[in-house]
Amino acid sequence: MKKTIFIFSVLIAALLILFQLSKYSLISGNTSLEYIIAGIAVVFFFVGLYINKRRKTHVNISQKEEIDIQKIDALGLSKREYEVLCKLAKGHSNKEIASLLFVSESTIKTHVSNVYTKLDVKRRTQAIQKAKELHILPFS
Amino acid sequence: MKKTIFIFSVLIAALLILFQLSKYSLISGNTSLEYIIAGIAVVFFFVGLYINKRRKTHVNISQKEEIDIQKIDALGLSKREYEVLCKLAKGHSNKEIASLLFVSESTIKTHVSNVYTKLDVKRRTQAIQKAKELHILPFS
DNA sequence: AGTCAATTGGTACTTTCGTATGAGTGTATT
DNA sequence: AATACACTCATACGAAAGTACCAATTGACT
Repeated sequence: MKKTIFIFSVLIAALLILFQLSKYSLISGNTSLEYIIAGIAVVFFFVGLYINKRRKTHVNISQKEEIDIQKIDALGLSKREYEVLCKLAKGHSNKEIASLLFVSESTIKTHVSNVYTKLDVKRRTQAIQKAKELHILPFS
Repeated sequence: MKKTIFIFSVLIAALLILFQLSKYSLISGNTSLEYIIAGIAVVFFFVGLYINKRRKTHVNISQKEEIDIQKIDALGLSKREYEVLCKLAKGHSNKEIASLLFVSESTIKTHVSNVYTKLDVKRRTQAIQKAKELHILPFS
């Protein structure tokens, strides 16, 4: 919001400056007027490009990083369960996840079952689907 | 490419028309000149917005629909194997896929195994990961 | 006609996954 | 101190998934 206000302030300022320039050019002669108009067109064309670029990339970032955390504890997923879910979604087996997190396979099975209950799914492939839909994964 | 050339042609034409308008305004009086300059600024600002929007959405579409087919048979995946892969990625079990495609579970197992070989993976969760990386799925 | 690939299906076996149940430990909250 | 919760682990059983074979059928191409 702050940035939008700032950009529009700059736009208005630029417009005023260009008005002043055009008035001076009327005194000095009409030949340079066309260049000034062309300049205005080019400047505002690129301002349009820039504004849109800013907006789009900002939206993308917010979708990737902000939505995560709220939904995770809205589902009641604990820290450890979420870790397991991430490894699971990367394609690891229970045994592999156990190695990665330095615990037994039994522990992983418990966590995985709890994750399924909380996500309301029956299989790990469904868990991956659901997690992606909810945008609670740090990748993809 | 054609569209880009067309758009820039329109831009140049618009610029020339605005030059003509500005010349007429000099004859009729100086008060309306400021409005014309403001008009030019606004028009080119929105042109900039529009161009960028076009470009971005076009990139998105090409990433969703064009990349698919080439990679599928680059991997050597048959029509049926690809169908099975899609159902699999949606979270269906072998039995469910069998029902959906009106064949036996044995058949699905055969297809699934072949898919794993061709995608060079060991588990169905890895197959989903790989398929998503390769953008060969009709969703997500 | 013969070859090849795709599709279908089966048996048999191993591995992984998922559920149920119980239980010990540690930490934080009341 | 007592309760609640997260994390850990184990056992046992059943259900999926995955592998390794083999085999019949069909359509396309030579």
